[in-house]
Amino acid sequence: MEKLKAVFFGTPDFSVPALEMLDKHPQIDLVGVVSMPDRPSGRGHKLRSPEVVEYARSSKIKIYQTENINKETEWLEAFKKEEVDLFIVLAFAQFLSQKVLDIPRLGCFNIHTSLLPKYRGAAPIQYALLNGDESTGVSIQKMVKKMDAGDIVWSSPVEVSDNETGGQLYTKLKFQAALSLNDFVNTAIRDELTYTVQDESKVSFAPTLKKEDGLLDFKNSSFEKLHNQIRALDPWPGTYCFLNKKRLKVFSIDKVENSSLGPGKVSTKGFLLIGCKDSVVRLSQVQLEGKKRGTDKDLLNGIKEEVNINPEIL
RNA sequence: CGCGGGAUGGAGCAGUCUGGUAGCUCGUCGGGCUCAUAACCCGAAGGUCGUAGGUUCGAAUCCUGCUCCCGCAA
Repeated sequence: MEKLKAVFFGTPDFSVPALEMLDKHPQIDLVGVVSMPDRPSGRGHKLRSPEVVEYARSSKIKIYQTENINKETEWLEAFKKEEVDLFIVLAFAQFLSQKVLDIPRLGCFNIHTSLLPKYRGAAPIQYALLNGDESTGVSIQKMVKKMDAGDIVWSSPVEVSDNETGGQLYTKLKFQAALSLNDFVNTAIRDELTYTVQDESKVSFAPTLKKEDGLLDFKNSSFEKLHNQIRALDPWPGTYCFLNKKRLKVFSIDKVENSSLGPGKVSTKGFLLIGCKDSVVRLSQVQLEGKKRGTDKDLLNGIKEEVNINPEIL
């Protein structure tokens, strides 16, 4: 059976299992990997390669790193000459121009971590959790110029549990993405792909999250909203409030039944309790800036002055 | 050389500026009170103050090197 020639586009660790699957697939001829350039990152700003590049390096796959693939005409010409069949795009973080989309024989396919047309955009995993969805999934779409709007060629649902965090769901979908890609590739090899047009009336969006999306507004939020916000944004971008002008990360909260603190009111007797819109929450797992993560009890043990939460909001 | 915080009994912290062998809030263990308790009272155990070296009569504290942890930013 003929092999399919593919180029993989991706950057972070999320893309690695899918890349590895392609790399090891007996009927895929992986021509190269396209990724973002090395960047100074982490504490100390040391130069780091994207995880995808690390993998490609250790597996001796040809690496292309660029800030903007649309401008790399030489590489694109080479792909065209090689008659590449597929571009596989997963968490690449760049838009592809129509010129690029037209290069591979079968087209460009993007793996997206939601059940399209729901949650088009950069943060589908977090949005599923923010909205308290009980399921989400992986979709593979044939890319068009409009973001995440192409025909769906593969989709696979994934269950979401009540207390699942963004990090946990991320990991789950990371591997589900690789499995889905495998199924998709096998279907493509048999030339049995089917294309389903997205229902535009059901489209929703999951725009990129910002740091500020992690600010907890206890006073005006319900317990459920806070809970979903905290688990969805864990570990990135993380949720926080301010304790005496210092940033306090919040990792988990519990609902407190036998308390009648008003919205925004704080109690520090044994536990760190804050009144929210419809109940009272205990900030059970927290981390003060510069300190280690711990329980609210640990935090309060070391604090002697009065505790104020979110002074600029209350 | 991106900016900054930190390392002190099991946990979270104070003490470091103004050197003189260590304190707070908890936890643990024992006892007491109580119908009972995460509450209260009494008592006890537990610390080479991250590491190496230096200054000093004397260093958790001052000086130098090193390791590790963390927040911001990216």
